[in-house]
Amino acid sequence: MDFNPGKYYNILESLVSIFTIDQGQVKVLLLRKKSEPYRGYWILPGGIVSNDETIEMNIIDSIEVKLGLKDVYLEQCHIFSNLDRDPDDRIIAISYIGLIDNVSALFKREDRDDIQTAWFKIGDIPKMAYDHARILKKNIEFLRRKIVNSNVLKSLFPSDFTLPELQKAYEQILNVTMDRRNFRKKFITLGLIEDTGDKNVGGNGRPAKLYSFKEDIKERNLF
Amino acid sequence: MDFNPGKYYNILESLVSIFTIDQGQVKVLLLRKKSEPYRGYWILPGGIVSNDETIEMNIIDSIEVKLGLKDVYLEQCHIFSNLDRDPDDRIIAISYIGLIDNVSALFKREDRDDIQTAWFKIGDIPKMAYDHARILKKNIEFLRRKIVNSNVLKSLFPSDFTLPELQKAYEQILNVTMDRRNFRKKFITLGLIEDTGDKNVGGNGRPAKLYSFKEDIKERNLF
DNA sequence: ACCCCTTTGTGTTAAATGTACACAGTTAAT
DNA sequence: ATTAACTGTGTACATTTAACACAAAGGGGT
Repeated sequence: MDFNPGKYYNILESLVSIFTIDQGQVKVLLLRKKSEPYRGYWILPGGIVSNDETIEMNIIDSIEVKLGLKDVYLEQCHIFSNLDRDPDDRIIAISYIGLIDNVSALFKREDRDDIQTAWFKIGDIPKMAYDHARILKKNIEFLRRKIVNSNVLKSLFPSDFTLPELQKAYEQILNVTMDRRNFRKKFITLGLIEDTGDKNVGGNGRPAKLYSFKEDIKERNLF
Repeated sequence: MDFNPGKYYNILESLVSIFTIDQGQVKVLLLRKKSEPYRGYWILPGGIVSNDETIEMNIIDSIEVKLGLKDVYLEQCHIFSNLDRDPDDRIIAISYIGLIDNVSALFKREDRDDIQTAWFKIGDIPKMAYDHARILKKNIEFLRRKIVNSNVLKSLFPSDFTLPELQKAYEQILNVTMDRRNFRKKFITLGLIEDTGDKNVGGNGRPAKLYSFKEDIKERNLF
């Protein structure tokens, strides 16, 4: 057996699918590659993990420095260690989902010269570089499972929200349609949310009541 | 910013909680440390990941070479990248659960001089080295979620099994007791298993019918 | 002021699922 | 034959889910 200490050195990258609600649509934040290979294709944000930081630290830094985003709720999703994900280097990818509310998402910084970003509807993803399409798909699948087993969506709706807004988010992520009355009944009897007493004035039609998530909720199956 | 390529070299270890059914008990396979630090404490099996293999390959190799076990069903659980997990080195741990049926588990090799192994009931875990107790706990928690969202337990029961055996496995992992009639009704109406027509002779009491899992079952919530 | 359009809020019924519960059947051992 | 140990089975009740239609509140145009 050859002794080659270098063989135990691995390069890790973090990749995060940051979701938010934008005008009633569930969207994910992608970056556009400006150099070869895959110039013009889109990638997930992330960074190379150094050995003096945790993966979460790395992601938080990457997000804040490159994108200006703060207060992203993170959850670990999956590791991709197959040898052929990048033809040039052997890099292990650690993927996370990130959830950010629509107010905080507004503080995303303007694109720099070297970075072009855009929010994409999760049903309408552009051409992606490397294996990022596969990773994003897995992340969306993870989010899908997550929202039926927990109330993580409260990270997308920290401020007051309406039940139709919440329902639309569920419908997009789960790719189904739901009955408005049953959805409402479900969430109210679950006790996850509370009526704030206010109404969402200004839109079309009858104003919707505003709700907010309660704080101290433990996880449970929702659907 | 200092340029230090070495800072992007990370050491990864795989750690796997291998579960099986042994005499009606759900057990996990642990190794005993024979050298300092933590001599005499128990650890999860695993290995250092080299940069020419996937994590799954590393685990499969580790399990086979050190333990002689084959055909372990693996599923990724969690990554632990906090900086203080090992006071000496910065090692990132990637944890998996492994499920092996009671027949294959019999082929575990005898302990070598440098390796002592033992199966422990999941409710009765010994003193563990490093942060392995925490990791094992997370893995058991993961298994718990998994068995209510899928029929992974079929990896523990590939050959014919009885419904009371299956029920006991669920009860131990979920740490609950269940009604025999309702459990039976549930599993039979779910259509996950089928009666083989044989009976489990030789034990105490009335012989139980033998069942086996059907093959082509897609995932769904069980409980 | 009135009408129209759009969107939200609400209750009931039937079906399916989950839960609680007690006794008879089969084998081995004495 | 009796006992001990364990497995198999059905029914009634409670809970949850699923389907479904109309009234209420606001905005805009006339």
